[in-house]
Amino acid sequence: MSWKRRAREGAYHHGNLKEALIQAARELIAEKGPAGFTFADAARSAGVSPAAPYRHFRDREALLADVAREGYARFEAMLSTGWANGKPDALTAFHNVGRAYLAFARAEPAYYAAMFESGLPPDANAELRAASERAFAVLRTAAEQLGAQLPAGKRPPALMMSLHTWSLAHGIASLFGRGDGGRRTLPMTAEELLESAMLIYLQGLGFPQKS
Amino acid sequence: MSWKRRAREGAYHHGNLKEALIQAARELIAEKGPAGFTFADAARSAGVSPAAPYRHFRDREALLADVAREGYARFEAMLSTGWANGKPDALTAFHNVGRAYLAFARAEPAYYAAMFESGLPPDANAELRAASERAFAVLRTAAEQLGAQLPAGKRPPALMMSLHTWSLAHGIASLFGRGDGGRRTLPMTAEELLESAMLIYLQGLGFPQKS
DNA sequence: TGTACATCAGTGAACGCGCGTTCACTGATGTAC
DNA sequence: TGTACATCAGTGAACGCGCGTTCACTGATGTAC
Repeated sequence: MSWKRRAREGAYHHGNLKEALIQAARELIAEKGPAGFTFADAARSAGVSPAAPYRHFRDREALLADVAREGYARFEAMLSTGWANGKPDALTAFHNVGRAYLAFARAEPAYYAAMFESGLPPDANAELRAASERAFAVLRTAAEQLGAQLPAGKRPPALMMSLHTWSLAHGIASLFGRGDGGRRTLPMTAEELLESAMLIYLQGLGFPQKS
Repeated sequence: MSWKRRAREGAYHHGNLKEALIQAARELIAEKGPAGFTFADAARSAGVSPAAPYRHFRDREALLADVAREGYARFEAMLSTGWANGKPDALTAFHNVGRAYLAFARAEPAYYAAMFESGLPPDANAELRAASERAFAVLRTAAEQLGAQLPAGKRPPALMMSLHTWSLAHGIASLFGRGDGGRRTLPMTAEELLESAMLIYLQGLGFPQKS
């Protein structure tokens, strides 16, 4: 029994248990929400004894923090791809960042929940905070470069502009755009809602509307 | 012992245990988050045996749903007060609705969490959904009356405008404006952030800026 | 290249704990007459 | 007004369960010589 399982699964030493536990936690969060997974659950999913996770994580919260940290890294990558260095033009790219934001929340509800809705303190550890700030920096850079297109006197503070955009996208994602079906319904898509809000907001800042 | 305690607390029959359990749950949520309270906890806080809550709630989720329902009712009242029937003028009153939104999230983080961050399905029961819709209706009415001040051709759909505002306020509240200290810090207040975003948004819609 | 040893990663059994839930019960309240 | 009875709301003991955590252990891997 036991040796057979081990032979099948490869080894007494798992090899990459830490990452396997993070992925197990992510899947459990996707199924049952961030409150609905336990340390023992994650061990079970990874096919390992309930004591094994203690070799890699101090406790449940430390594991959750690593899930969130990985989520921020992927989030950053997704926003960066959306921004695409401001191509083809800053205005289009800025809208693409918004779309990427919603796409992430929809495609990765478990990461999103770990990042924003798990009750985890945002500065649970330095790495988590840093990962979160790197993701936000993408949005901020985008706002900076888009803002630079306005004449100097009418240029909004990039920090403010990026916080507005982040809040709006987060609000829409968490109210209407979740991928796990647990949210309110709408007479339009979350993407349309964000797009229209951003158009109005950018017009308010003085950007000319696309034809 | 036992008779003494009963004498002190008044009676074998609690009188209003249902409401007492809802308040106990609210306090526990405030302390430990929506995931961190149990059915047994609530009973203990209310000074009653662990079996007692079953007389009033099917399970933990039913209790949570009632907390959220009561939260929506208070939320509605707070938004209504902010709107104040559009006094002194629709634009000012609309901004006041935004302020009321943030004030609620700050003053009642436990209700807010039960309503929006507890993982409770928004249509867990008909009463919950109705309470939520009544609260949203305040925002929608406000958007309608404010929109009516624009010339007919430039009038935005009130539903869209209220969804934009709701999303923005919710995003700011849940990222920066929570009363329980578990949120990100900012170089400005949540209120200033919302105010500035709304000003830009409304300008984008064609409203004249206040002097 | 081989051997001895240290270190590392996971085991499995055990524990105490609190939770959710059920149950027959009992004290308090309301009502019919 | 008083009495009998039905109903209601809460009791308290009990249960099975799974969780978090500890512990001495053991199998696998890496390294010094």
